[in-house]
Amino acid sequence: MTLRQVAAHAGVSRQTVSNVLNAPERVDPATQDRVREAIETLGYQPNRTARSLATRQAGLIGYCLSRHSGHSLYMDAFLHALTAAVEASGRHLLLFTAPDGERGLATYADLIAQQAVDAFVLSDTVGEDPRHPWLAERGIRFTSFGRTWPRHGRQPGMWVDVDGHAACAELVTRLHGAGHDRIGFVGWDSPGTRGAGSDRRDGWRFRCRELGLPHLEARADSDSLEGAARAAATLLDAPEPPTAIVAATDLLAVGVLGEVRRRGLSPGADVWVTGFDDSLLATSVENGLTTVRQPTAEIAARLLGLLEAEPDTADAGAGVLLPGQIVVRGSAPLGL
Amino acid sequence: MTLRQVAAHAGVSRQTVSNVLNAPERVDPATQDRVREAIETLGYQPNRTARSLATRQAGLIGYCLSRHSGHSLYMDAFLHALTAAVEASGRHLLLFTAPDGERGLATYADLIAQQAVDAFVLSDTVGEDPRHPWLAERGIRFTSFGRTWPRHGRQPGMWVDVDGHAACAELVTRLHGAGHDRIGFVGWDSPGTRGAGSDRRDGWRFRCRELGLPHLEARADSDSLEGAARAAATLLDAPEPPTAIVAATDLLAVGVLGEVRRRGLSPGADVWVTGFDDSLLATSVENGLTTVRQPTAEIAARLLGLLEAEPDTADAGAGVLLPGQIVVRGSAPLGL
DNA sequence: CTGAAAGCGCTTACAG
DNA sequence: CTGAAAGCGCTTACAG
Repeated sequence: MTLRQVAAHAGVSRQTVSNVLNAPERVDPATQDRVREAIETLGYQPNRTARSLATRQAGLIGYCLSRHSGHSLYMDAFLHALTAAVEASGRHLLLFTAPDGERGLATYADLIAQQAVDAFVLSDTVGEDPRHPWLAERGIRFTSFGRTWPRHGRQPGMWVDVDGHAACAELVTRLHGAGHDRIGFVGWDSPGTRGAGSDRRDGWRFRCRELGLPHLEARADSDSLEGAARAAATLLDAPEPPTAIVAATDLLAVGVLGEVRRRGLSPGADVWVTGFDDSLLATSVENGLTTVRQPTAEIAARLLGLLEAEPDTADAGAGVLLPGQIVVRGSAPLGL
Repeated sequence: MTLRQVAAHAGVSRQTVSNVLNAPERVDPATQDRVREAIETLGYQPNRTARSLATRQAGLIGYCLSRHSGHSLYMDAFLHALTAAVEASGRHLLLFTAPDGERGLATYADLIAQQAVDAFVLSDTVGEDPRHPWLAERGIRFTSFGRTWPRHGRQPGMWVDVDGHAACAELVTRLHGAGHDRIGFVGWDSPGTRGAGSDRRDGWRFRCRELGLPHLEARADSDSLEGAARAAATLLDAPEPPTAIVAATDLLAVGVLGEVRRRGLSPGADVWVTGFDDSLLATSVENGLTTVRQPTAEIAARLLGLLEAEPDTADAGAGVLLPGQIVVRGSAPLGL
């Protein structure tokens, strides 16, 4: 089924059919109807490849599946939202894998050289992410879910991120408002690392300081239930243990909950616990986990919106910081 | 950078360059060297779109991201392996979303009509999956990760699956060998449903019967930690409670572990617990979770291998059943 | 408003 | 072994 057959069926030329599809305003309404009917009855759909070759647009956005993305229960939900958002823009997502760091850059380069994709959406950003400056220097279009934290200068390219700092600070405010004076934190970042984890931690730290609350922090040695349980144990063994614990991820929070229960304490009563991500774990624990929901659909939509933005705007390195939404469940029954 | 420029640089015609790339045996070695050098120095990569148009192959495999895939912690790992396997075959994965059931078929149809993909890899199969017969009838190439369980006849198309029945039966054998006489099961399937869940359950049931062990089963009302904990509680409250519990997924197993600990019992000592999937949760709990690892890389490779198979072979509706591998950790310290 | 022409960058028989 | 020709199925200026 090609343009040619539709044209024959409707008794017009091929480019008139093409015009009906791509520039209907310049064809007579009556002709349009005739052509549309032919398209309808023949079930015609333009060949994507041919269109791509003519327009010099692949109609594909590249997305690299990180080896670590399985570590975050959240990335699955993000990928689904991103796929839907890309479809809404009439394109599709092309998945690929690449080695971490500098070595992975070659894969991005190949995809562009082959003109297999029009742009990239980046995720799983790290503190000094080599991809952002590299892509920006070459004028390759991309947007980034997540900031990088370069030591010098400003992050190149456009990004969308969730304000973990603000969300965790807000969590502290509300826990304090509910009567908690000792609010602990369980994170997983190694000291000195910059990234989403330390951003969340800093938000907690900042507000605790403002409110004059003590510094009760323990690091999980890994992003695991067990590591979180041990960190929680450290906190709870202190002479003045926290009555609430803010965890940097849902997984850590579930680990904390386990330790709380093991001690015969009641989550949401004796010790309040919060997570981050609103992943499937959050509704999976008894009475539910109070957590921070990322506005996934909006993140995806914004990422694509920025992709359409003028390149010179992109040069400015602008970003969008979206608020996370606190979802209250049994593990920390915060009021309004 | 096009073929034409490479040809000019090497002092040959365009099709000679093309031949060096696609049929090197028919070009003189000396010419080959000259052309390759030009390709090298110019950093030439063939335009994928143009090649696709000429060969009538999109070079893309379609994969539908199920709305439910987030429910399985495993699908993330699978998607990564599939992406890598597709790349190894010189193609890429194109992601899309579609409504469940019959309605989603239109999306598959559109992708084919537009010739945006060459074939599909299906996953998240359900008992009576409408996609398999529908695609097979239309002669559209696909392979399926996971069986369907049609009431009548045989599943159309080729599939790869992991033998959950055998793995769970083996689990029972080894638990029994370790001295357990009362082995429970916690699943999440609603009664009567056919699928991976019931396959695993049937394996457990089958071997328990063979060994003359009692039927100790409880269903989680959802695939959640909480549901699993309640199911485990039912089992453990019985007058003759199980000393080992086989769970249908890692998530359920973690829920069971939680309930075991809550009662002051020691997992891997008082009550042995096993999961399924070897997801990140399995290494995330204290002492680790004994579970069944799916041979993810091999599943992906087989799926692609079958895609290359002759269509008439595919008509036969053949499948590949791969064994799961029991990974022993602290929650059920099975010997060899 | 409509159609003839050129072109997107490749590949594939087919002469020479 | 190498090159001239046709074609993949569209879109995009550009005449008429």
